[in-house]
Amino acid sequence: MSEREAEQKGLKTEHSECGGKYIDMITKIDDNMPCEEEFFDLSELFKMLGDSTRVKILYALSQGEMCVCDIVELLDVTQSAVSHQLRLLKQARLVKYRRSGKSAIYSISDDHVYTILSMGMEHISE
Amino acid sequence: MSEREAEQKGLKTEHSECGGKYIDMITKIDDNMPCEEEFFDLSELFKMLGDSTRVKILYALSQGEMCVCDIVELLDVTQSAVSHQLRLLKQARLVKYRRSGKSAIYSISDDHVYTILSMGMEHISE
DNA sequence: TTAACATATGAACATTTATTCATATGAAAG
DNA sequence: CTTTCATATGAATAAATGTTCATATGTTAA
Repeated sequence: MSEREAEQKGLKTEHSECGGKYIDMITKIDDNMPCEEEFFDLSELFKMLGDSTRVKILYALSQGEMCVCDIVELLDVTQSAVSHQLRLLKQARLVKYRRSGKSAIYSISDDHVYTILSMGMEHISE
Repeated sequence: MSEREAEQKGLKTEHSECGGKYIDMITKIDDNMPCEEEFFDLSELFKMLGDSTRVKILYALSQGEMCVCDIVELLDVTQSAVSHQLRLLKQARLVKYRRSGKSAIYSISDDHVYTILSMGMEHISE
């Protein structure tokens, strides 16, 4: 019986045979794999940094808190676009804000964000 | 002449007046802003980490080099999907590979990737 | 050289995403 | 209370993205 026939009958072994050398390692890694949710959260985090408008906003805020119109002026992006992106960043808890009179003052919500940004910048400058 | 009229005649000042307090800071930040290209590259980098399939692949590889079929087995993702994503990761120079017989062995291309991943995981576990 | 394995790739499709435009909300000043 | 400023938001649109399916390429063994 050929492989193809076996497959059609549902008898084919579940994975390839090439693993051999690594099979123990794979099993071990599998046991320690973070769960689906952790990977989801992790990718959501990076997704927030994966847009140049948002990364610019975060960079700007990493220099100090500022209001929306400052960001707009600094980045040459529409007020609406900035506001939409700030909402996403806020939802992701990467920035926080407070009101001050007519203005909304935004700031980075914790130091990790800055660290990750820096790592990224270090990486690309090579 | 009202603001609206001024705007219609193209005479409106270019930015809002709220800055006052921050205007010096903004000017200073503006002078030191990374250029457009840096932000682009930075966001491209994070974009690569901003997908759970890719993040899983990178996590797996951070444990050691492995071939495509190992990744497929470990992650429960289609071989095709893994291959497509590996191509993107390769293009972004986040992974490298070598051939060994029928297999293609992939590995993380440099330590920064692992560091950034770790920072991310640290951030989300709070 | 044929068959099987391991990986890669193109096209199609559905989904997500970012921006724009128009407008709404909210706060302060006149 | 009406106007102006600062910000937020909904709907629409266009673009980017990830997966699937089918198939191609390349490698080894029979």
